[in-house]
Amino acid sequence: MNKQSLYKGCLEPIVLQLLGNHDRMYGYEITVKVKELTKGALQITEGALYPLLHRLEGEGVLTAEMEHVGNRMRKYYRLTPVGQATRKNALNELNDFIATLQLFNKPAIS
Amino acid sequence: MNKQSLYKGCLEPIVLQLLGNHDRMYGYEITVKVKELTKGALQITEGALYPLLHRLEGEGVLTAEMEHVGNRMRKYYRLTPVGQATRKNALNELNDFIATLQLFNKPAIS
DNA sequence: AACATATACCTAAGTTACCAATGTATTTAA
DNA sequence: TTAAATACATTGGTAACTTAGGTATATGTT
Repeated sequence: MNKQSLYKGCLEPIVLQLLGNHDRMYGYEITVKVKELTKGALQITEGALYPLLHRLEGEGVLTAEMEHVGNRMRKYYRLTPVGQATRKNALNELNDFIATLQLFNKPAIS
Repeated sequence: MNKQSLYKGCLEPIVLQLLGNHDRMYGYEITVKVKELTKGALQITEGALYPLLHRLEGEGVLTAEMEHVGNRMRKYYRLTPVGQATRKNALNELNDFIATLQLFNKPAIS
């Protein structure tokens, strides 16, 4: 597993990107998808994810729909129109961020 | 300027990389170099940098040498042998991190 | 039948790595 | 002469996490 401290601040753009590519997803699904996609390199905790989803919903970036599967509840989230724009912006920032980090990616002299 | 929250946790590997490529540097020089290298995209604050340098020195990753330039003091830092290894490791983590982030770099369906 | 694991939601308390603000002092440019 | 740049440093606050815990259903596993 990668050093987790590097991912601080990246959770929001990652979630937005997933929802930009998946129409709708529920919390637990997101944690599983991220773990699967990154082959375990990134494991997002529920203690980080759920408060984030609630905040984004409160900000009008996401909407939520409850659904029952058997006796168990799922809360599906999807991007609002505002969220679509937020996602695009976040993606640009993420790409700039990656490009900036690449500037320091040198083998070193010695 | 990029969204700063993304860079949380990246300061240490960035500083280690700079010192891996520059033999020795002093604090203020690092702030200027980062700003210059990233064309202003990343501006590290002194409130973040100096405590980090002190910690890395305390951990044996860096050594410091004081020097006078006129009446003004400079504190030069360089990597110790331990620091060289720490840098290499941090670079690997940074590359893994970037590769993982790239997994989410998609244009989105809509 | 009992138990662990997976699925599915959630919150509260603590940690960490930063930012913003401030302080001191010298040097240089307007 | 006064602002900006150079150069060090610390303190207080905060955002985004982690760790730990709680509730409940569903599905293997012995």
